[in-house]
Amino acid sequence: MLRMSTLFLRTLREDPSDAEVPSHRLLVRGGYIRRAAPGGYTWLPLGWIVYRNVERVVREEMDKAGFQEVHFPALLPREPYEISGRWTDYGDGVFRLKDRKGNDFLLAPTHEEMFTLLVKDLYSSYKDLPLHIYQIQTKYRDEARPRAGLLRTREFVMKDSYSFDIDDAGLEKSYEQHRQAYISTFNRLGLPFVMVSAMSGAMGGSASEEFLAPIDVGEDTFVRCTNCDYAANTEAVQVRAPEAIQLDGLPAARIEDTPDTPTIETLVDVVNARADLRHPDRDWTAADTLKNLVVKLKHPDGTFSALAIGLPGDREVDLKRVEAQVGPAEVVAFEPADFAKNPALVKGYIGPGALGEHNASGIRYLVDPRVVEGTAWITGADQPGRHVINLTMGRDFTPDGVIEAAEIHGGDPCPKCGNALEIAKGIEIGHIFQLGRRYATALGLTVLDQNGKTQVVTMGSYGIGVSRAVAAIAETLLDEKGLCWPREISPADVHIVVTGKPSEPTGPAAEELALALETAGLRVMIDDRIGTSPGIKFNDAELLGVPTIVVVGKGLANGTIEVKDRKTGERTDVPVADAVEHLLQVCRT
RNA sequence: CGGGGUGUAGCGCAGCUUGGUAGCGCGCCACGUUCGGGACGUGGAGGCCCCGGGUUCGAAUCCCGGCACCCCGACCA
Repeated sequence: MLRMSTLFLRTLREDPSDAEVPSHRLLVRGGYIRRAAPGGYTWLPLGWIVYRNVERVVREEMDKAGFQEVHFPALLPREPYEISGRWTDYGDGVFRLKDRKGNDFLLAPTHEEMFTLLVKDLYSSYKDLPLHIYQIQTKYRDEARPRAGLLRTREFVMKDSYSFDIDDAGLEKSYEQHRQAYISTFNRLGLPFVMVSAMSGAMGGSASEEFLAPIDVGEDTFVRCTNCDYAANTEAVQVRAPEAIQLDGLPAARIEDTPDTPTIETLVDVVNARADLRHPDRDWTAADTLKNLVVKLKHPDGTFSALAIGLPGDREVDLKRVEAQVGPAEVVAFEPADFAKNPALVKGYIGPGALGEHNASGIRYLVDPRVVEGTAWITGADQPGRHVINLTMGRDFTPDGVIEAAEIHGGDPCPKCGNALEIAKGIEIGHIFQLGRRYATALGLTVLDQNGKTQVVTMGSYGIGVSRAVAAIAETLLDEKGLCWPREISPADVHIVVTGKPSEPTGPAAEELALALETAGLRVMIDDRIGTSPGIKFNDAELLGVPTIVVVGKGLANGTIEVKDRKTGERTDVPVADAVEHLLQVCRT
């Protein structure tokens, strides 16, 4: 039984000044966590109970799915990460240290290498596969900017699993098993989530999905369809290409002088204002213009290449989307010096005439999927102060390919059903990922198949942010009064508030009830503080967020207690004699 | 890493412009009153004013340099 009179807890009346995000504010105010280090939190008794409840649910669901738990050290030597290339690839993101002999160690940011090596150590036959193993471990990442309390920390707990299969079909099955296990886990945690397609990254076109808790303070932007079940990370959205248009009979392209039109806005104003340039039936808009942007790609080997991107002028380039597609290369700015080296590029008036591997600039030219055959554009004429009108794709220019580079806007059509997409924010609470053979190849994880032939094992990697889930649950369910835990996660089933003078019978009655509830199998927290005013107790109960609040007070004179639902605020007076049965029913349904 | 803000008691803050005994509210301790929505009285305890230099007879306050935290951006298997 949790007794408020002795619990190591101090609730705060006011918001801590360093907490902005609601879950962070309330977890600190409610005495669940305290900041101990930049990006590091201490769990206080109530917080630790909640954390362990989340961990237990995750563990039970993994076990139920047939996955086996192991546990690695967090402190690891450099070598395995050296072999996989991540000792350097991880850059500043990893905490490194040396032992007394000067050998390099790291605090593991993730454990792919170790799992791979462990399986290599023990298994060597296809008969041993498939295998699913997981751990619940503290991870360390040297985040540039920890923020939002538990949502982004430098030390956090993650459940990471790995699947090992002999072939792609096996991997697909393992992936699906994990997918199902994750769905039941998050459902049981009472955590609303959206599954979005994510970029599988540079290591092969395998599937990857993120589980996002849709909360405003989340760091990930995703889209979902207002009509169908489509949802995706903005990086992964595939824009729907319009139908191609017949080229026959389309107006010819013509080059026009358009002085002083350095921006899309000024260009649109000018072509609408001039009688000789007006569209025959309507006003031109920014969407009629083709904006061309040149960037540089920095490749992992340190070399650079130029890339030109063409997209409708009413769209900005979303660098995250570009990087998701050109990865592992990084996108960097095209500088004046680069322009100087390529005289075919006329700054401000770059057009498809100069772009493309076979044109003057020799720069690879990729366009937005909306730029399909037969679409006509107002775009740069590659001469200072001049634009070309009705430059038609497929007739007047042919790009080198397509790229998803444009910003996604709310209201854009869904790639699946065509209805409007909406944009939302979420926090990543899980990620499932068909990893493939990258680590198995790098670390030499092979088994013999039926024919005695060596096969590289294919892997899946699956993560749930356990400590982050605590914050995500808090963030999703809180209200203006405080936290609202789902029952299975809550530090208790019932929070008993005792009011009245110490001389009144409410104290003993509450004690009796608490004992009876505990005997009946419920987890009980009782506010047995003497001399604390009722207002404080009510407010604390609401702040702490136990799903059922029981008040033993005034009603006792009539033989009743009050049962209150934390979330809905609904109150019921219940005869003392029926209290245990009533509460059992409330708590068990 | 860039931009902005803030560091004073456990928490929230004032004091800094114009240098001179470190304050307020909450919380905490003692006694008494109060007891269903953050009660009241009286008396107390609690400080490396972020750190290091400098100016000055004297620095929370002025100057220089760090550090930390928060927000926005960049980054984030």
